[in-house]
Amino acid sequence: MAEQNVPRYQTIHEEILARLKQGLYSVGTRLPSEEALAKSFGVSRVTVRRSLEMLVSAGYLISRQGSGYTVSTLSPPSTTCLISFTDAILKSGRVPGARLIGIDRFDGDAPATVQALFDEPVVRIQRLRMVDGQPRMLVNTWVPTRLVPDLSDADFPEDGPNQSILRILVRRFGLEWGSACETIRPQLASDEVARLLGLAPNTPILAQACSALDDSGAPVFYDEVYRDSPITYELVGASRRERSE
Amino acid sequence: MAEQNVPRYQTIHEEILARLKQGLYSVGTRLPSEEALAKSFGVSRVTVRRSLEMLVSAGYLISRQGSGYTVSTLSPPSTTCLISFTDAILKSGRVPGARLIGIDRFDGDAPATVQALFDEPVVRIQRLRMVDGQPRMLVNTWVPTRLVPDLSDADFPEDGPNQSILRILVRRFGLEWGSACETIRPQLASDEVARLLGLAPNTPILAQACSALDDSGAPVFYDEVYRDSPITYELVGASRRERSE
DNA sequence: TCTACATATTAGTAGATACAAATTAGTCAG
DNA sequence: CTGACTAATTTGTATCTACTAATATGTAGA
Repeated sequence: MAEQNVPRYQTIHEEILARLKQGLYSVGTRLPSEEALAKSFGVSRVTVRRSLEMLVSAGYLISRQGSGYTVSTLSPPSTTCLISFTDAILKSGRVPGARLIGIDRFDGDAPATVQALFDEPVVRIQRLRMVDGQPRMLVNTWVPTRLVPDLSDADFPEDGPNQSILRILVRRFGLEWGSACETIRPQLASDEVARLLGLAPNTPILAQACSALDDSGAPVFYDEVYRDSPITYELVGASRRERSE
Repeated sequence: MAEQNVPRYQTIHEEILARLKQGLYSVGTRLPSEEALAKSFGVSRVTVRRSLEMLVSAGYLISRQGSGYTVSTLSPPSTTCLISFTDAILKSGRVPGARLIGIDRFDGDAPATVQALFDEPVVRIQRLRMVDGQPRMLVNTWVPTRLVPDLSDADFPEDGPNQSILRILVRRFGLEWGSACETIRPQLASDEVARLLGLAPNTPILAQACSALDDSGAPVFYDEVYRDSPITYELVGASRRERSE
């Protein structure tokens, strides 16, 4: 059976996005008109329009009245701060890597902040993210053992497109989170962090902490990142936010 | 004349938002149904629905099929990082303040990074942002002199709701920006910054730099923030982004 | 009183339609 | 060939309609 009740605007949205990523409509060119797309998909203009609006608000397309939809970019700026390290590095044309340092299980003996958040057995995945072979940041990810029953070293490839731990947790274990809270603190590199990142002791670094919760408010994962390099965000101003405030 | 061509869904959106802020519909309660709202506004259900969708995607409302729209919060998490310091502090129930240190004009003799960005005479507004009377961060804002012809000390109140420099620049001088790029770096407090913020020399701090551009790509302002305190973001995950990817 | 069922309410999806507004393309005069 | 006007194209706004799906409510039976 597996009857899926996915709305049509959703499938059409995904189809157009897939075409964009495939390069069927290249950057700067115009898409077929709403009318033509609606006809080709066999739906009304309203429905295809909804799909296009999603792509506009996601930043892929730009619509101009009387003119049409033009492809803006294939990698729109992320509006969240949970942007994937892998994506960001790939986008900048460099080679991302990940060295797994270790997977450790804790049962009540995790650091206080982590223990207070989860209050159940947790796994710590400790990885060193690399750029062009150089260590760039230390990432500690904490997840309840319950959610990742048979986690192993094999789940964390050292290279390739599937290094993102968020992607791994989502795809492999079906983890889902509804909201998250991220903080960025300044601090001095500890001896261990300095050694792993190849820095002088007491170098000022950024410590990012991110705790993600599911829709019921239960914690799903906790992420610590220690890095020497700056964090960069691209933001969009009034033009893009027009419809949301 | 001043004939305004504002779409109805926009005015209705604003009206409902105003009602929310006024407390007409309080948090946790249900709004009138789409049908009822449509009737009261004298528009179709589709139109009022569009307004409600905007409020849902902005985080004010939560919709449940068969149930209705409930008021989620009056201060939804910002999706951009350009959140106003004033707003954030007010939201946490503390009292924000701002001490103007000085307004200085530069004509070709600004620091290299600033000069490279603007390549024209600029003004530096140097302010100390306070929380409950304690200095919390040092903010240097650089704007082309051309855009703020008659800037003076009087434009920067020490307290009250209009401290936000972004708001001042927008309201008073009509500044607009289309996109921005923000970076966060770790560094050690210089003697001057340490003195102004009341920190020990060489304390690790965060240095935020934000450059904002208008739609044509010309720089509008450049902002430097030095702070000891962490930066916090609230993020929303898949549930909210459902319609944008 | 409590449960199970039927009914009403309410949002979600989708279509057809009409007109407005902006842009583009085409045409014609000079 | 150029410029001005016209027509066609294309998106933006808005209405009415119909049906589906989830939720809430009310009612009858145990």
